[in-house]
Amino acid sequence: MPELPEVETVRRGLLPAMEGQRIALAELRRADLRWSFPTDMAIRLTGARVLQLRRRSKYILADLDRGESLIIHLGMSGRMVISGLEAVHVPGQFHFDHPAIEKHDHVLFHMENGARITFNDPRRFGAMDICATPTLDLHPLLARIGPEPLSNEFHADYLAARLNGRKTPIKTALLDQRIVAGLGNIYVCEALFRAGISPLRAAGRIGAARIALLTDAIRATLIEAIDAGGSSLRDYRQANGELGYFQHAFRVYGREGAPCVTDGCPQTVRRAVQSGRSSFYCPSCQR
DNA sequence: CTCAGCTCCTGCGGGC
DNA sequence: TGCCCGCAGGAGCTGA
Repeated sequence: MPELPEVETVRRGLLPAMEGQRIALAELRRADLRWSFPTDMAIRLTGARVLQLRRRSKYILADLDRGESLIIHLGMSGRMVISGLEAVHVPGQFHFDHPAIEKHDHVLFHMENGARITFNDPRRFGAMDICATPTLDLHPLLARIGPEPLSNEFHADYLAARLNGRKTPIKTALLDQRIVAGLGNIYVCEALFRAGISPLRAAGRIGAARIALLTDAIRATLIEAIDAGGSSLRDYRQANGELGYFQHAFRVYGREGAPCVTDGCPQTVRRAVQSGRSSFYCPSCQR
C-alpha cells in the first residue's frame, strides 16, 4: 500500500490501540515475510509495553519498555487491521468483537486493552524486525535513508546538491530512499506534475529555481495526502476500524489517456515505463 | 560510486 | 467459464 502519507495515516490509526498499551500476546502465524523474523521475536514482544509509535520514512517504529524497538514495513500490500478497540456491552458482560482470521493474516498483536492489531500482507513484501532502541538509526534498513521530506533538513539546496551531476531521470532519483525518504511511485508522479517537471528529465539538469519548486511540490503533495488520509481515517474508524488504502484525487497517477487537469491544456496524460515502473505525466505541462 | 535489471509474492482485471 | 498475460503503492541485490 503505502507511501509516506499512508504509513503516517496507519501510524495515527494505531495510536489509540497501541501507544501506552502492553502487548499481551504477539502471535506470529507466519514468520517469513520479506525476511524471516528473529526466531525469538514473539517472546521479545509479548508482555512489552509500547511507549511510543513513531514513523521514519515508510517504517513504523514502536519503542518498547524493554529498550528495544519493533520495526514494521508494510511493503506493497501490507495492512494493519484494528479490531476490538471498543468493548461491546451486552447485558451482564463486556466483550471484544474480532473478525475471523483471514488469509494472509501473518502477525497478530493482542493488546492488553482488548484491541487486536492484525498485520495482513498478501504479497509478503513487508518486513518486521526488532532491535535495541539506542542503535535503531544504525539498523541496516534505516541507516542509509535520506532526510524526511517534511523536515527542515529537506530543502532546495540539499536536493540540488544530491541531484548535481546525476544522469538518472528525476523520477528514478526521487524514488531513491537515500536521497529523500518516503516517496513512492504515486507521490513522485504527483509532485513532478505539480512542479511542472518531466519525469524523464535528467536529475542533474534541473535549474535551481525549479528544484526549489520541486521541494515545495513534494511537501505540498505529501501534506495534502496526509490530510486526506486523516479524513478517511475517521470514516474507516466508524466503519470497521480497518486501516487500508485511502483514495485520493490524483492528478496524473493512473490517469493514462485521460485529459490533463490543467485549465486549457489540450493534452492527455501519458504513461512511460522507467526502471520497470509506470510514470504518469502531461507532456505539455511537464518539461 | 552510479545505474539498469532482476527478484521476491499474490491477486486482479482484461483479452481471447 | 477458464486461461494467460500484464500490472500493482517497495526495495534489496547483482553485475556491468
